[in-house]
Amino acid sequence: MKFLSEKNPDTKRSYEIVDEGLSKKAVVVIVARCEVLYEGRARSRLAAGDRMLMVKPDGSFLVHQDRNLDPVNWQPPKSKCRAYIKNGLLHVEGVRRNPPERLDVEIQNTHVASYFIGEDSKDLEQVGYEADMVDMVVESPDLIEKGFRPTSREYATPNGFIDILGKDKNGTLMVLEFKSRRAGTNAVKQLKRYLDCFEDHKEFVRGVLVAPSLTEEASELLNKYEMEFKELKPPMEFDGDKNLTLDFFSAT
Amino acid sequence: MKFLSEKNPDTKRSYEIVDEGLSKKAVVVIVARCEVLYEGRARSRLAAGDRMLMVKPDGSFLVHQDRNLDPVNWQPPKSKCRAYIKNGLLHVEGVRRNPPERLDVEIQNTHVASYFIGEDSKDLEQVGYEADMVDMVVESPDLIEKGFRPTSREYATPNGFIDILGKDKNGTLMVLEFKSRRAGTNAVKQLKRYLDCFEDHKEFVRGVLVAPSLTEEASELLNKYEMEFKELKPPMEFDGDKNLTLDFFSAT
DNA sequence: CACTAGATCTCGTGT
DNA sequence: ACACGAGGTCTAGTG
Repeated sequence: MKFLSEKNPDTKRSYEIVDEGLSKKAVVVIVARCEVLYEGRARSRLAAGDRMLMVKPDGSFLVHQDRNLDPVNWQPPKSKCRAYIKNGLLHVEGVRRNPPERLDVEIQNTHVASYFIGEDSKDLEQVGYEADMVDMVVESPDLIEKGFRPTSREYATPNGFIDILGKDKNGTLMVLEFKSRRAGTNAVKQLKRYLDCFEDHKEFVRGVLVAPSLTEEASELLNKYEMEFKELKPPMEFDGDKNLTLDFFSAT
Repeated sequence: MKFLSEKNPDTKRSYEIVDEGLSKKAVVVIVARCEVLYEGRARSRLAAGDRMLMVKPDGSFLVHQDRNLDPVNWQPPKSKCRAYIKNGLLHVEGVRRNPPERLDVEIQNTHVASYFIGEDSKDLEQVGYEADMVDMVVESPDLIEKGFRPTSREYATPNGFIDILGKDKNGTLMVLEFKSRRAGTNAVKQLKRYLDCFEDHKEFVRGVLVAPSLTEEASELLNKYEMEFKELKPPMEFDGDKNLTLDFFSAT
């Protein structure tokens, strides 16, 4: 991996490093005392303090404080980022046309300026999503109940897409709404709105909320609407690998 | 500001720097070739590549690739983070009890290891929110229309809270739903559900969607429901500062 | 390009 | 601690 990192560069040197990193499509990392202005979808200003700045080759621009997971200010991928000097101070800015917005960082003192050109072709593999749950039920409908048979997935209604539409062993229509996390009242209302689309239907339609758990409020609302809850956790197995879980929490 | 930054430290030295940074409640920044495992709310693995790691004193732990705004893996604030050596390789892990989850990074090669102890007491000031719009209308109801008078804010209904409930100059009830960004069909449906709460009401109730703009679909749905749209942008003025906008997009 | 729906959403607020 | 709603949400997928 190629990289360059300097401590306490002066304004001119700091500019050179950042400018070079940007032009080389490197990941630029700066730790500096700075002020930040944002204007676009909203508007914000942040008085001086020490922060970590990062510009990625795809145009992502992040400003991190020493707290919180999220950046305090940022600019999304495809922003045009550049460095410039104004009134003797280094600025880094990121601009976007659609929507029009601009992030400007005025650097008063650079502690470290660096850039990195690395190799990273790998993408994240992950499981435990709502989509994984739906896949699982399509493959093993009995997880819902014996005799359940899915008829369609992503069934379109005026109120949105139904995750799974199917019939129980008696032929009664079933609407399944999946949540991969604890379900709240919104999930129940969403399911209710799907059922409303079958109002003109003569026969009774079963509404089933499928989730690992649900809030007390959601449970009450579910009862009120005469709908059902089916406890089901999203699958956590990678394809062709079932033994990672075993010792993962016992490292060292 | 106090900081320490070393290039190409070996495993032992890298461990010392990270461990020292963590114990001093510093912001730890590492650029390294690494593999990443996550298990908890979901599960993921990421094969080897060059990434930027950051651990903040509040327990936030981020792993950034060279693309996308979001970290590819992370652990939220209040995680317990530590460094350890296993099979001759440095690991950095973050664990949480509730919900139970763990992020583990196996570092194969450290390019830069550093930590920073800075000053940053300032919080972000920002404007342009939905709440700012509502404030503005409560103070200047005529922005909606001449004669409009708000009666309650955050009025509770079975279908959620109405942003502003009021009456027009003829005494007709008005339900106002605010969006600070372009409004879609969901906003219209939400407003419709509020109006449904007044079904038993004998008199007509006006539903008004207040937003800077709306999508074509939202406009059609609004007409169908016989509701109205009022164009209004969220206020973008900081308290006691009205001149920032003027030259903000003309730097250099 | 616009719109939809999910997310290890995060983060603040209220209970 | 939990539930809920907003966000400059971001991000992937679809039309």
